[in-house]
Amino acid sequence: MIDIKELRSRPAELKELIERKNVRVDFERILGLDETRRELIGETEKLKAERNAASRDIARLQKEKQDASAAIAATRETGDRIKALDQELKALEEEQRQLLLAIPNAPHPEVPVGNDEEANVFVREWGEKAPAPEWLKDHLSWGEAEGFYDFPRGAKLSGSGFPLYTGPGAKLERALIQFMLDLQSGENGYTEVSTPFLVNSASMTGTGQLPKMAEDMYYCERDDLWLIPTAEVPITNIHAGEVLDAKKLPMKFCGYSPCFRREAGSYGRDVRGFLRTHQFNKVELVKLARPENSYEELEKLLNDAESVLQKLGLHYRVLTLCSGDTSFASAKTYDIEVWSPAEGKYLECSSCSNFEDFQARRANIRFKEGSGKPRFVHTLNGSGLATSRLIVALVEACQQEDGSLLLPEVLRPYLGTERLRGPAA
RNA sequence: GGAGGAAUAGUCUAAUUGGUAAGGCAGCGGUCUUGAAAACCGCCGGGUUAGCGCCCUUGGGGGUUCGAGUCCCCCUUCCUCCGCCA
Repeated sequence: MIDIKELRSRPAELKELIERKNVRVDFERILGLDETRRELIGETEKLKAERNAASRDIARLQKEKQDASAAIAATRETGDRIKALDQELKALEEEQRQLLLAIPNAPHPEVPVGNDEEANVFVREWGEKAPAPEWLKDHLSWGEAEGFYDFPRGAKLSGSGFPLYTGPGAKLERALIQFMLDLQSGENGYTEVSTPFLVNSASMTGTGQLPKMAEDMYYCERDDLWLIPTAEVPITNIHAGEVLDAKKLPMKFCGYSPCFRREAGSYGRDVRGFLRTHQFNKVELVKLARPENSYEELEKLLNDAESVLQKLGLHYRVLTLCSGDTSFASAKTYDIEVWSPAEGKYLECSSCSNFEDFQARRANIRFKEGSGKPRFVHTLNGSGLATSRLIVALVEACQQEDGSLLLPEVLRPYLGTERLRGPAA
């Protein structure tokens, strides 16, 4: 959520920044409401001061056994006026809050300006593209032939976009999740958490999925709960409403969760295999950081996400997203894209973002240092990583001519073998 | 699902038949000191204001009242017990 005070003090500057995200924002209504709001506050507070003083007088009169009925009658009227004004004020504040909740975060001033992914900026790459010999099969035809996954039966259970992993495929995915959790909670120093996968509306609003993304999420009406589209939501909200000790910052969490996305409106795009699904598995990284060094923490978070691909020996590149491609709540985002030899292109497998205080203000996550007033933390997160697109790259890069997978060293302890074959072989 | 109890600021803990939130601890700044401790002073939820100040804040929302932490209703969470259950 944008700070109303900031909005009041430099509206033109903020409008220009936010509109770099390729959206139009209108601050006039909100600033008008704010002015009325502050006028109303002045009025009601004056009346309340009157009422408080009158009440004290009444108490004093009654203590002295004097008649206070005239004062009581007069104050009753003041009370009625306060009630009416308070109701007006409350409605106005709610309207202002709804408008504020719908405004995206401003991108960092140094984020490259652009409309779409064409304007994203190359940062660096690691490793080399795996070869794509004639016999190489893409992840879909190879995996279904080898019995690693079964999309038709997944569709039978739930519908298209719900993958079913089978046999060695299920084991491979489990191994990847465990390897990533061990890496992040081990040498990378994150505290591992296992969270609820259904959350309430307050949590969804805290991280910015609500109100704007309601159509993209699964909702259980009966219990008023949402299926999480990413573990970012429960993990970031762990300390919602709290005031944290500055000494504990940065706090670093990692956690696995399935992710549920309706992907409304994206039918027909990247629908093959694992490229875009309604359910996928992901290990997420979240940090709560001090505002002063949140951008240093973003670089470290990015390195931690990259370390997964490095240890797996998979070629990837890092991009800075341009303003138009940066998501609603983010101020700056890096994407990590892993190379798919059979597709012959890069696949997004991680987004690492700094949300600055945008989520912290919504979720009310603050920290206090010394005698200072509580301030909002900066929140960051990144995938570390999503398994679906990782598996695409992995099975293509590690595929041998005989159809087996020659596993990266780091995965062998988890699978108890260096070579994985499907039951079909 | 049923019965009972509880929720006060970072934390702990008070507040008369309803009278306008008192303290302790932790933390931070200052005085003093070679340095530290102790002691003493100040700060330590939010809104509004240039500031003084004023207003709000006792889990959330309503109600009664001149006035609600306190009385009434609804909700949430936690604890105890009963029932059901992997």
